[in-house]
Amino acid sequence: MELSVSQENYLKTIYKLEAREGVASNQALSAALDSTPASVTNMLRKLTDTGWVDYAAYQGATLTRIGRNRAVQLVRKHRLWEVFLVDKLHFEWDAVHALAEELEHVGGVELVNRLDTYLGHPTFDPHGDPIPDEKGHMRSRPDVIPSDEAEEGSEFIVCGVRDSSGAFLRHLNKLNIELGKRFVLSERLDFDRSVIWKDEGEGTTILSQEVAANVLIQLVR
Amino acid sequence: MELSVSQENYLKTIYKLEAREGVASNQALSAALDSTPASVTNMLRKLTDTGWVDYAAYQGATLTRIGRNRAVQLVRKHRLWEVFLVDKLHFEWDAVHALAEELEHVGGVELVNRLDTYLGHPTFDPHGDPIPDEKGHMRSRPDVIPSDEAEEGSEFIVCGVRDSSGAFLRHLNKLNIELGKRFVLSERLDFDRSVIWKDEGEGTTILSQEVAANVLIQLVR
DNA sequence: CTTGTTTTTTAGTTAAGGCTAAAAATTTAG
DNA sequence: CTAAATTTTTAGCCTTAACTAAAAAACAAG
Repeated sequence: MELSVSQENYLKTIYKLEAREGVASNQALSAALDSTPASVTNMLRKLTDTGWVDYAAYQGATLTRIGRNRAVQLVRKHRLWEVFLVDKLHFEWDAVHALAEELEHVGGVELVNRLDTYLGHPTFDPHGDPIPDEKGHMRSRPDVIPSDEAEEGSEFIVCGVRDSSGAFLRHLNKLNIELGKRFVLSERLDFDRSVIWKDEGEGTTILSQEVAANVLIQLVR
Repeated sequence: MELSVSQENYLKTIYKLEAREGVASNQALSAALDSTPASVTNMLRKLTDTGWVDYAAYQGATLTRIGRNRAVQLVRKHRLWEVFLVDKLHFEWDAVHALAEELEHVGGVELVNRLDTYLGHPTFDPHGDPIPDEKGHMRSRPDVIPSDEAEEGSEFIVCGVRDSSGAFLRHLNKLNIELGKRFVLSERLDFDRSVIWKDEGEGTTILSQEVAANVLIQLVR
């Protein structure tokens, strides 16, 4: 039951990679965790021996049932703390990831559940990611797409980001883009695939294709 | 600037021992930190080399200026988190120490200060201990004494404990003793130096000398 | 002041969790 | 189907912060 901070980070990373690629390769883990492939092999051994991970040499890793439970629990903690930091302590959304990364390793189920209650059982975090409930269920997001898939002329609400890095979020702050804001995709520029957004007033924003691909939206009408 | 959790715990412990005994002996540290004298010697070396502690073999340890600042900062964080856990998450006072012990190592000055503001700059934690302000100043407690020093017939308010262990606090819960409650010391029993308290109503509580010595009170009139 | 006790230090290990460099397995390309 | 490139594993080493056991220093008592 007792996992080190490092081990918990492995579980969380495997969880994310597994969701995206079906299995977490040594390579992908080593890139995501910023440590060497050799270290990853070692740790996967340990986590396999203790029943958190299924793993066979050269085959990549997946989580066991208990491993997945723990990973979801960590995601829940992380996102709840982010809500706390933004809603209660008034941190900016670009500042909370690193702190939540630390807070997610503190305490157990009791603390998370009380925090959840205190915050009013929020369902999305400040970056638009869904927060698992006590049982690990996530309310799935209704028809959310990356903004670069929208068609010219469509109207939408910004409801999430794919990249929660401070650098990216600060960039969005500069562009005055935030969760819940409404825009119209007025034009796609074929030259470099950048796009032009118009907001409620007469404001105009140009986004590179890369930025647009990392902003998640929900079409309106 | 970067200290491990373990190193921070050393600073905090040295701080407390230094306040009580003037200097932190190897022996006292090893008892308080529950590790061996040899480990303590090692760590004191390291902390001395990096400028957090003043220490010479066989002479005991004291904090440097920056060491003391950091220790006070840790005490501040610890006590503010305790307030948060009790006031906002409605934990019992006997449950918060262990969690605060973890939370105090998370984040930096920015987080603590925002937490402080959010909580309304509290000056005492749920055990009655004073909370240092941003500059490290503690509002000293007005004439607080251990309850075993009170005279027969005196009236007082419970305003702190010397022992914040879960076991002790749960014992006080059993006796229905909590912070802010008013009692009269109705009798001292010479036989075993236990005492009898009477509360507002007709409630009567018997406390052993040991328990009485660990409850801090403020005399009324 | 010398002997016995307590405290502290020295010396050598251990367990995590990293690392590098090199070997082996797998995958991709010709 | 073999050769080259990539991925993964093996082997050995490092650092942190513990530990034990034994030596040395400090203190206390007769």
